[in-house]
Amino acid sequence: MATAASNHYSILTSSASIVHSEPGGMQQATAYRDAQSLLQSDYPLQSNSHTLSHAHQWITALSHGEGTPWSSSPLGAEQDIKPAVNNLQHQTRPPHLVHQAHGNHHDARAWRTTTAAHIPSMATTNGQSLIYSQPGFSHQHRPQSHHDHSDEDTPTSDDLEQFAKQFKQRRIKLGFTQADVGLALGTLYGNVFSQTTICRFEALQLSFKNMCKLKPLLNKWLEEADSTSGSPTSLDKIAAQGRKRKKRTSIEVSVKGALESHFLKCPKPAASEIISLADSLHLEKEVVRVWFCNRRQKEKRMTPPGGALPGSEDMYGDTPPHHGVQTPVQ
DNA sequence: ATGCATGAGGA
DNA sequence: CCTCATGCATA
Repeated sequence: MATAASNHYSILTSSASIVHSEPGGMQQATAYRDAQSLLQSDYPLQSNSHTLSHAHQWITALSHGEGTPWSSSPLGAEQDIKPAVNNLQHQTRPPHLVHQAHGNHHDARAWRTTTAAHIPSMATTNGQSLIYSQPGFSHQHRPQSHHDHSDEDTPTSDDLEQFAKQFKQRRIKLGFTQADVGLALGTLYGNVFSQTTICRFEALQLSFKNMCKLKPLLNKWLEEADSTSGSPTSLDKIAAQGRKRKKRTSIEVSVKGALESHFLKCPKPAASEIISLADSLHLEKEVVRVWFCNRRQKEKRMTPPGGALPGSEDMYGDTPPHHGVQTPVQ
């Protein structure tokens, strides 16, 4: 079953070129190649390759058809929860833990790109990098800088920033999508990464440590891709597994606002508090708990989401023109 | 590009 | 339960 997928990959790597152009950084141009979209009745609303003239992540092959434990229809009717979750993540983890589903899903379909409402952006203390002045992130890691080796030691935030920028440009020049890179890393070093991760790397939306870990890999890929540009590379990738996960819960804007408020007061609420909060917001406890976890993580990223949000704290004739934020949202 | 989710590993 | 690295599914 993974055969078809393999073939796709071979093709895509070479054909994924052209599509993108770098207008200054719009957004990744996704090259599509489809991978048998409908193999079963999943993907109720999408997969129709609607009018999107461009931009639709390919669907990672879904192997064997089987009941869908979580979703069915995105608009309300979905109550066929099957505990048939026997998966296996395409990683090196033993699938010794099958999460139990609690067929939830409260309606809620009022999403909007309510990208946070405000961030306590503390701007840059040094006017240097855009790192949040967070207690765990600064230019803390500035290890021994004895000899002058280009890489080797931990890079600085600036190094990462520049590398990411360069990386993206070269990647695009070479005609690769973020997903291509992620896949390539897998074939080259055994570590597959998703489009998401590559994207976040380029946007510096990973933790400092994570960035450092990925940099060498991406750097190596760059060299490879560069030297190999033109010749076929052996691509073999274990097709992705078809893990069915819980349908993403859409939290209403108003609710998000409430959560934000609570977060500001208490970023790490106790279990009991989460429960009551969840109750008052009509959400599941788990959803709320996860929301807080994700929120905290976001706080630790290298770059604040969106750069400068309209309505934040500066930009309305109150903040003096000082800033070191380089690429808002490219 | 991002929001919500999963899971390994750590107290 | 949390943190952290990651990613599916979406916007």
